[in-house]
Amino acid sequence: MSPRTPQQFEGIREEKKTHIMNVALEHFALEGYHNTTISHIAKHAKISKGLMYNYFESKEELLSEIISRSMDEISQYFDPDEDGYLTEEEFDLFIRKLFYLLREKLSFWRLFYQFLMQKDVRDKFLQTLLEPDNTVQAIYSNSGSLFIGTMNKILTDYFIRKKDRKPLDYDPVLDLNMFIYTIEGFGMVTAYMDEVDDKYYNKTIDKIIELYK
Amino acid sequence: MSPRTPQQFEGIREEKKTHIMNVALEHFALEGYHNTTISHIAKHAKISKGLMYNYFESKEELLSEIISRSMDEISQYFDPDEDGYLTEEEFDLFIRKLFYLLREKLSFWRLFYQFLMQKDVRDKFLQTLLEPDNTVQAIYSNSGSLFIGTMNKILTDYFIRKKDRKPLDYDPVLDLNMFIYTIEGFGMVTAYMDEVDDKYYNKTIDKIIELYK
Amino acid sequence: MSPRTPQQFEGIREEKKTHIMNVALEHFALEGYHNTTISHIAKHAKISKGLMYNYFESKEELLSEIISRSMDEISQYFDPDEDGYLTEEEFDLFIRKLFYLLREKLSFWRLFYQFLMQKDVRDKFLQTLLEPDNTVQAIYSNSGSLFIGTMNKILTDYFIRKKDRKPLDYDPVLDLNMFIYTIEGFGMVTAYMDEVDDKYYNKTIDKIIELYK
Amino acid sequence: MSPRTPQQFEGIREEKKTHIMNVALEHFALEGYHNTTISHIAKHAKISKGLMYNYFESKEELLSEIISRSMDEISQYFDPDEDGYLTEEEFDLFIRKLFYLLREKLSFWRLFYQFLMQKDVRDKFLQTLLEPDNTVQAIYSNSGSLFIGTMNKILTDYFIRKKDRKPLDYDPVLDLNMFIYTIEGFGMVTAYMDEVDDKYYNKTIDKIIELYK
DNA sequence: GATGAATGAGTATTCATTCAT
DNA sequence: CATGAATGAATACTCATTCAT
Repeated sequence: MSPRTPQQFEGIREEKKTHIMNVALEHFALEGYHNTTISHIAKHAKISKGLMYNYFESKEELLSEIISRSMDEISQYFDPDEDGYLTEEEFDLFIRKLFYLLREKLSFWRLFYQFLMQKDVRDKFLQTLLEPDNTVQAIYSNSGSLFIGTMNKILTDYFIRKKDRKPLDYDPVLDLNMFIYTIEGFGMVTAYMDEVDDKYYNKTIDKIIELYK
Repeated sequence: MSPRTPQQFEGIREEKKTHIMNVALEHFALEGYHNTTISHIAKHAKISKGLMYNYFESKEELLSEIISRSMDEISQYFDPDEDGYLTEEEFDLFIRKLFYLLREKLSFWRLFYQFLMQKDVRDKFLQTLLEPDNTVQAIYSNSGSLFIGTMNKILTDYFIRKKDRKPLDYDPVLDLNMFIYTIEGFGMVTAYMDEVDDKYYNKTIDKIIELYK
Repeated sequence: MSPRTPQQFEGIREEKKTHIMNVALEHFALEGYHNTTISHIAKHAKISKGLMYNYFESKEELLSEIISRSMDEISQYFDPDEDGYLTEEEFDLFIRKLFYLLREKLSFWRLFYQFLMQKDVRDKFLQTLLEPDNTVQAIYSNSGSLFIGTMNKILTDYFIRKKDRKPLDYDPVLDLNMFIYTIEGFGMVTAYMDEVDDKYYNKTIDKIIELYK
Repeated sequence: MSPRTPQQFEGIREEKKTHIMNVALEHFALEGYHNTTISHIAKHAKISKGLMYNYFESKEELLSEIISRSMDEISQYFDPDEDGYLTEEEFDLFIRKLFYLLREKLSFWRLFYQFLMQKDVRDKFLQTLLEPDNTVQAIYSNSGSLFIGTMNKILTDYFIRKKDRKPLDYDPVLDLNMFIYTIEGFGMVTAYMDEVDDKYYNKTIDKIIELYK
């Protein structure tokens, strides 16, 4: 029985961390951050309370890591070599990716919406996201919406460029806002539905694209 | 000075209850239900902790009463003699009333959105709303959206009737959903904005009416 | 049964605080600050753990209050109208008072010596003592000795003035230091003795006075 | 390269133990016994937590060994062939050795003073010192002072013999006590000074010798 | 009605120690 | 011999709720 190599330790650590984070996310999402106790998470992750603190410095840090890891995953999903210019086809794809991710990472979005509505968690979140060494360039807009990286700017540019295809009285800011309201509302409602009807889900996506392309 | 009648006592009591509820709502909305302690509310309402329990059986009941009272106020604001038939002008008015109320009762909406995102409070809420003796006829839809009284049906009817004015392929359910997503998103974003630009607020309302009338 | 007056409440509070502080001091002194748990103190004070936090914000604050209250008592014991000039008779009295207090407030001195030897508590202590609004003007010398108020200066002056009564090669700083070492050593040893022999205690005091008058 | 002999293994083991003990002592002295965690020591000694328990059965045992080893070193420093008779020159040397050791083994003295003031550690200490198989013959006097081996008796004898050179009313017990108080106070103050002024340090030693020779 | 003292169950966190490899 | 993952008992602190006056 030779001792474990550093690589093995690293493997165990990473695996267990991920496991804990998954369990924690599930519970945070369903029962709320405050209602989910460390004991509860530990029990469901089938580890001891103490071990939680081997992996995460605090409950807050656990939250932070869940969020930043999720954000990283999401941002990687979108083209990282983005040239900042969104064509109509890319806009179409962007929306589809967005709502694919919504269902793929449902728990995260639930947590995300939860945090958007609760000042205290929101502040922690913000702090994490705005840390300079965070690879996820995040802008947390005044309206409470979060745009990852240059997403905000790219979309704004897209809507401004739409002006060329639209009548003179077209207001790109209004249109952008309407777009944001729609996807936020759709996202929120979907995130909290117990079951999603595939047909209507896709139909809605098509409709949003049709309306805001 | 004649001694106070029982009615006067009842009046004083009601006034105090209202005062406490207003203070509590303000804090629940800003700091979150869990972060707001009974002591904190008592202090800000300038009464003792113990007295809180003279007026409300528990923290939960305080929340319940805040919610049901707010719901009552809101439902009263909409035509109680509603015949169940929404004309285009009435739809227009409905939207305007809705978003007037959003700003008028901002704290309530913040609390409402908060609760929508958190299962535990959500359950309490639901319970309150579904109590049979509750004057507020509330339906809490599977999608996580709340429709007061017959609002749900009235709107559904309205969108179905729109079909007459629309092309054959018009899908009233999709349109209703899109409408709901938009107002939920707009409501949510607005509720959490620090400052609202009047001009754009009204422009958005006009746009929503234009889109979904 | 009329409700308690604010004065009554204040009375209860003050009495209980004092009671708790006395119990806590006793245990801190005997078992050490770290080894004495809040539960332990609560149990011996015959109150609930929670109530501790009605009176003291934290364990640290409890320590702080014990120390500052004790320091206040001690400083009051020494002439507050001190003119800063110590005659030989006053020096005599000063020493006697000091060692009277040592036995009178034995637990405090034990705690005090304990803190002097432990960096972490020492830092808390320092912080408390150096707060500007603290009525006890305390100087915490580099040597780890604490002199209350102007005590330090007064003693220094006294020893410098002694030069007049002494040979040319008299070194007042050396003498002052020797004096301090002696009283610190005597204090420490006495503080930790289980029983003190009155005769020798007084004989030692006389000797110290004789040596350093 | 021939395989290592058992003696070599033992040598390596001893070396590592010493290393750990040195690191631990440093941290115990500075941060206090309770505040210094096993993890902390392990990290600074650049070994794993688990390995600590290969060398020392427990944290307490680590402390015990540190203390007894230090005591051994100190007792070895003083003449082991002591005939129990202290001449004036030897007394002079004894004092000088003592205060040389104070600075040489500063960390130990800090720990020592710490322990003297804290009942729980003190008890462990006592236990260690009084274990019958302990080579260090230690007497832990009621007054809280520790005298190693026959030191106590030798000094007592020395002071009693001083009576011959002193007036009739000379009280050797009082003198011995004063001597102890002075060296304890001097030791304590010095142990906790951030920087020691060599000139005054030596001057103080000379003075103590002059006073108590 | 009114007060704030009092309670106790609950919560995050720490840390010496053990264990599998 | 060596590692760090794993455990669990302990600890400071919080807060809704009750109670004596």
